Amino acid sequence: MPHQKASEPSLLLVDDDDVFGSVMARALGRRGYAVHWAQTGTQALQLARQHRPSHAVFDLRLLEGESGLNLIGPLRDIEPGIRIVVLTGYASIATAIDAIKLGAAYYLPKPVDADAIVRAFGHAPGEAPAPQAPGEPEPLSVRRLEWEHIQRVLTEHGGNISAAARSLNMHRRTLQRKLGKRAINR
Amino acid sequence: MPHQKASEPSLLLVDDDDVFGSVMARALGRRGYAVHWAQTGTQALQLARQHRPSHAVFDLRLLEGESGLNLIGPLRDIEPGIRIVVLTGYASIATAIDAIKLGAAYYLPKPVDADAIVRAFGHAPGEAPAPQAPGEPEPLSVRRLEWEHIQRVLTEHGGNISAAARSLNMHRRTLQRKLGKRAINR
DNA sequence: CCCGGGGCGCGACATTTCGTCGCAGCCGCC
DNA sequence: GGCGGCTGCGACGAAATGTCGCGCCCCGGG
Repeated sequence: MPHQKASEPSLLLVDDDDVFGSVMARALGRRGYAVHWAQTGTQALQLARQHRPSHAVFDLRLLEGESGLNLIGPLRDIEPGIRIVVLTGYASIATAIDAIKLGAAYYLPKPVDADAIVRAFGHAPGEAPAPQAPGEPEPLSVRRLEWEHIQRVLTEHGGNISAAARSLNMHRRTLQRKLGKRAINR
Repeated sequence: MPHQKASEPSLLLVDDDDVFGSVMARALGRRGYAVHWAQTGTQALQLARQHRPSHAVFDLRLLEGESGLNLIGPLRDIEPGIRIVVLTGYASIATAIDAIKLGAAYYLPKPVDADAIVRAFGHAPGEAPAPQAPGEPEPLSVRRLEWEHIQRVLTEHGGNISAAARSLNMHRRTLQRKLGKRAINR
């Protein structure tokens, strides 16, 4: 369906949300990419093999426990030079680190606009991109700090919620609730 | 000053805060590292050349615009296999990404305890998370983390509760209650 | 000297979040 | 199949938080 102009870079978009996916597909298409949109991990790999995209954008949290993290490796196997930007509505430093270590080019918290994604592709995977410090960095809010801490412990326990809850000395139910809540900004 | 037992891995600690630095130096020393503590970037590089540390821990924000980020490259030039953990009281996803891309092993928001740092060294720079030791070194509780963070921000604002509350994005009343409670308890 | 601005401490009360219990569905294992 | 562990989620009282509002200080400028 995307018109494959020779000059257009091919982009793989993976997101299981119909609304977000279609909107983003159009937005990125308008910005000069030949967009291929997949809604599941397996479909994504299939499209990747078929089109050898030079760029990829996907959500960290796909349907049914499929973590987007597990897509990074296979995608790079298919197309070693691919530039991957991962998105998530539940951003945390811990998962950001994992994503970058696995080879993502950038990581963005989810209320995101297409321009930010395009900009993120500019960050080379071994380079120092940061213009650094516009103003004065504020200390993170108590909530955010708690969120980051929880996320770190969670990944340390391989995503096992029960184990993380025990280790944090908090009730599993409470942890679940906290995890279910979305991105806290400041 | 650190007794260089042959078996102890050498660790470079860089932090310009006297209190935090000395406390952390002792804590890491107790955990089996031969700690060398520097308070500036140039001093850090000097110590690094001298001791060839296998591990490094440093604050992102050093005196006067010296960004810890700029230490990563040089340190790796001196000792390519060095494992670096970056700390910061002003954590953000953006700087975390930069740190990892530049070769840090991990990145931690600043109210940290030595155990968390040691655990962070376990995160290999191209590897998945970490298995988490079966032992007891539990991460500090959310409550203590919050408490330390609040204290830090509070002193940063010279004990001004209202200012700290604004900076933490929490209501003054709530901050007051939290402060009052702990004061009595412990 | 008196006023306005800010910070501090605290009571009161509506909201929200947390701590618990409980249940059902899903593996992986023996 | 039975057992144990993990997960998602409803329910409901208990506890923490968000909000308003007051009175009291201290300080610098009219």
